[in-house]
Amino acid sequence: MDPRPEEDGSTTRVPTQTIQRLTVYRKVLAELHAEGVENVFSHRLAELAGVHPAQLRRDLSIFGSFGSISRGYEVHDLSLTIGHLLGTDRPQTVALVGLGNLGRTLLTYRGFEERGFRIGVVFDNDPEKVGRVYAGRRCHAVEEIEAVLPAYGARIAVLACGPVGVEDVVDRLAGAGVRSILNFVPRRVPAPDGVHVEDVDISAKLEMLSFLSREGE
Amino acid sequence: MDPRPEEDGSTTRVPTQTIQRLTVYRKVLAELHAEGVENVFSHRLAELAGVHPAQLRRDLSIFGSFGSISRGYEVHDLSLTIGHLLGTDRPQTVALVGLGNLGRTLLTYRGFEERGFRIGVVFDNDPEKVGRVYAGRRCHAVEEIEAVLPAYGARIAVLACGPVGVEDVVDRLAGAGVRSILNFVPRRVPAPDGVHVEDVDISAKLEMLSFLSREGE
DNA sequence: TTCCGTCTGTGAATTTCTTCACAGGCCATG
DNA sequence: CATGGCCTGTGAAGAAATTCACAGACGGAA
Repeated sequence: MDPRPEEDGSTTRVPTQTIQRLTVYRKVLAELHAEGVENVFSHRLAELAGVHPAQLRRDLSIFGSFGSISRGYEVHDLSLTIGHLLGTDRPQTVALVGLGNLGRTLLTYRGFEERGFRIGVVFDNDPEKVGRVYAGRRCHAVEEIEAVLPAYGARIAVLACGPVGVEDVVDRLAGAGVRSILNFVPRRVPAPDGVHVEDVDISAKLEMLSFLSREGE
Repeated sequence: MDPRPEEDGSTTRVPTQTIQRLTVYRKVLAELHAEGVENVFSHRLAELAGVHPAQLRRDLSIFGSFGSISRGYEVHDLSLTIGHLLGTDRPQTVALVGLGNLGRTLLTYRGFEERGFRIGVVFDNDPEKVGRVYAGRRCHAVEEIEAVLPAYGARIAVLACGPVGVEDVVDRLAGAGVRSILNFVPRRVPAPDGVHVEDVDISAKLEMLSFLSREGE
């Protein structure tokens, strides 16, 4: 399920951490491109991304050779290439479940569009909200997920609902073709087979910072 | 800077990943406690946390011995112990910079209080907002950070402002005693010495999920 | 052309993280 | 009391990630 097919038919498992770093490289490259920089060496790019140069080169080498010895990497090219690897080179539709404070904030967050994501359809289980229109999207009931979602072709969903009944929502999403879920619900959700759940637990991050801020005392 | 002093005078570096898992253990333990469970074995606790039992035992062993052979771990005790290790056993004041959509959402998010964090003071650089009161906190100007913040004793700050001038904000925070920063600004911020910056980049997470959702195709 | 400096991509070394597997301990049972 | 089963904490093994260090490649200078 996890191995990635290579052109030569072999398969290489790409570490999650590598993918995470790829997103950082792309972000840095976008900034460099905006500044008019055309070429960059691994040394400089790694510095900006906060990693070791060898790390950067190895991360890229998993996917191929993109650098030139004399000029380093072409900023714009590499940015596009990474976008292609990540699958963000063409806009993707994302489903949002939960229209509380957080959900509505995410709905109007412009950073998504910049990175190629578009919240195309929203769900909530509050009868008060179902049928109403939020930021141009009509809110559907959670029970409608299987019926409504496939038409949008969303493979990614964002979970910003309350903790009760999350399992049910996840199952419905999985049944409707969703392969990846970004989970803001502060609760461990068991992922169905073939579905990736990525947790964003802000309080947990704060707890970590709490620990780190006391080190050396 | 990073090593953690032990009681016997030696120092052990605690891996960031271990700390992250500690927060998960604590969350699971809190759920178990709420369900009335009093004791739990590493096997079960690890399963609920989604890690290997040996991993869990080793994570805890970094800090000491907390389990009993016959009864496993005392749910409530261990929860308190981890809270103590993380430094979340007593409420902590957190500073918030940026009162846009995201900032205001965070300000009213109740999940923080549950985990021992309280946003005690807020800043923004929009003159329109300075002086106004949001959720009971009067908004201060960014220039006032050094003057205002120390009175609150906040060692943790949340950054939810716009990308321009973040470096300045970070420097001011560091100068006012902040040791850890939770950064929602989608931009790499160089951390001053002794300050931990933890990035939360939601778009980057989506990019990762985009990659993962295409695996095996 | 030849030489020099410096870059990428990558085997090999190293460091770090994870899992195995078991000593030692405790309880329940007979 | 002895025995058996199962647990924790932890050395040691194993796996994985990171970094070193260099072969080979390229451009520029003379």
